[in-house]
Amino acid sequence: MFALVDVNNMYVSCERVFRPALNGKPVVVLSNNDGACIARSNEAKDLGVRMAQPWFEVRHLERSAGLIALSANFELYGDMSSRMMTLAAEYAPRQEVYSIDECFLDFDGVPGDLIGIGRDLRRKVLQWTGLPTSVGIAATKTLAKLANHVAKTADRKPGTYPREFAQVCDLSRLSAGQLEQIMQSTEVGAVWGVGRKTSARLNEGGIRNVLDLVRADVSALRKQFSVVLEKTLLELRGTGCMEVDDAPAGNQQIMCSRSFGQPITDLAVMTQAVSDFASRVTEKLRAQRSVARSVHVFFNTSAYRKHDRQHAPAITTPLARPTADTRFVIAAAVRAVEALFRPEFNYVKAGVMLTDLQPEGREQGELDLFDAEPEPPPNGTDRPGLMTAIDALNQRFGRDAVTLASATRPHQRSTHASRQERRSPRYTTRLAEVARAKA
DNA sequence: TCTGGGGTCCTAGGACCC
DNA sequence: TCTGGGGTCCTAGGACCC
Repeated sequence: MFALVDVNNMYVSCERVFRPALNGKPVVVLSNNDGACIARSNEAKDLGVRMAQPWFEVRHLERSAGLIALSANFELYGDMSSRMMTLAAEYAPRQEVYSIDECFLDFDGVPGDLIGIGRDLRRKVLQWTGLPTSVGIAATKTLAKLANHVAKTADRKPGTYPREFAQVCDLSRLSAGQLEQIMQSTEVGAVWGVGRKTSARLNEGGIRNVLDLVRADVSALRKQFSVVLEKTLLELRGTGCMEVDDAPAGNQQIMCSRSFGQPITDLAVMTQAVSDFASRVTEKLRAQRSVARSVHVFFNTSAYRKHDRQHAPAITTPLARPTADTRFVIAAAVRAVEALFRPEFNYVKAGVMLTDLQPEGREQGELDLFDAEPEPPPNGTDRPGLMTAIDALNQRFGRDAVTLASATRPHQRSTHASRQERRSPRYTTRLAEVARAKA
């Protein structure tokens, strides 16, 4: 038996913990460049704000409806997430942290009343962190996802599902008839793994709700779609095809990319921006104790700027040997920029991706005859100790406490910085920004 | 004026092998 | 005129997730 625990409107809920005045108000959290809405309170959803909707399209609601917009504060959300995950983990032998705001629990071998456990978990997370969650329980992960959807929707929109399913919903305790009733009143697009394209195609074939899907022919579906949808169908029928993965391997690729506050047409500025991204992404690489063998650099113009000529170059550069040394990654990234950059275009976004990752510590065995090829190392060799020291200092004294001389000084970053005009304090991770209590 | 930033998995097709 | 068949590996692109 599985549970899916999911924070309601995660980013908005994190903000509300520290600013209770936001409760009951329409609130959105904006993406990195203050460009689009990436989280919405229920009240904002009721105003019609869509997921990923551009901010300028809904900005008028600030005046007309009291909509409040905040810049994303990922440092805060990440910290709140780990608190929530720690609490949730106590309730089951195995936990899979699936995203920043949700985790699967595997109740295998846990006796007793799972609804009671779910309610207790919910109460504790709310009391200890201030975050409201929904809990879905069922025999497979896909069904647990569905149960979570029911728990959330029953709470938010009375009348869609029976009120008793709100907040914590256990599909395994329902009769076949009750389950069919729920499946029938749920659109197929709400199923985990069925996205926009697939639901459109399913609808064309007459499959509109979850019950239609459950009753469809497996082999026909597999032929017309894929093994992915076949697995989804089996899971909806109660046949488990997925396990809880409580020790996921590190990522297979790591990326850092951003939109710019203003388009970049200057090689030096682009070089600075890409160097910064290279530095950040290599930090992430070290944090998961991996090394990379290739660096992928890309940048692009904006398809929304219809009068601009479009350009989206990208190049993957193999590194002479697997490394997590920022200096080598920056060197490769800078050469890529110099090879690709064309000043006649308005670039609005760039990124650096590290690929062909492997666990650190096996690098030596990878050398071969041709690796003598000179990767231009600023000081000759990898200096893992140097990088570890930099990471430790930044961890302790704050990001950018120590950077390479080639990196942008924080005061220069405005040349390519994202807009972030509405960010809240990082209450839980920066001593200078903790909440103040008024006398 | 202004349109997110990450990730995963699967499939199809080409290069290459014997 | 007729131009193998089976396998692997790699890459690009698409669909999905949050």
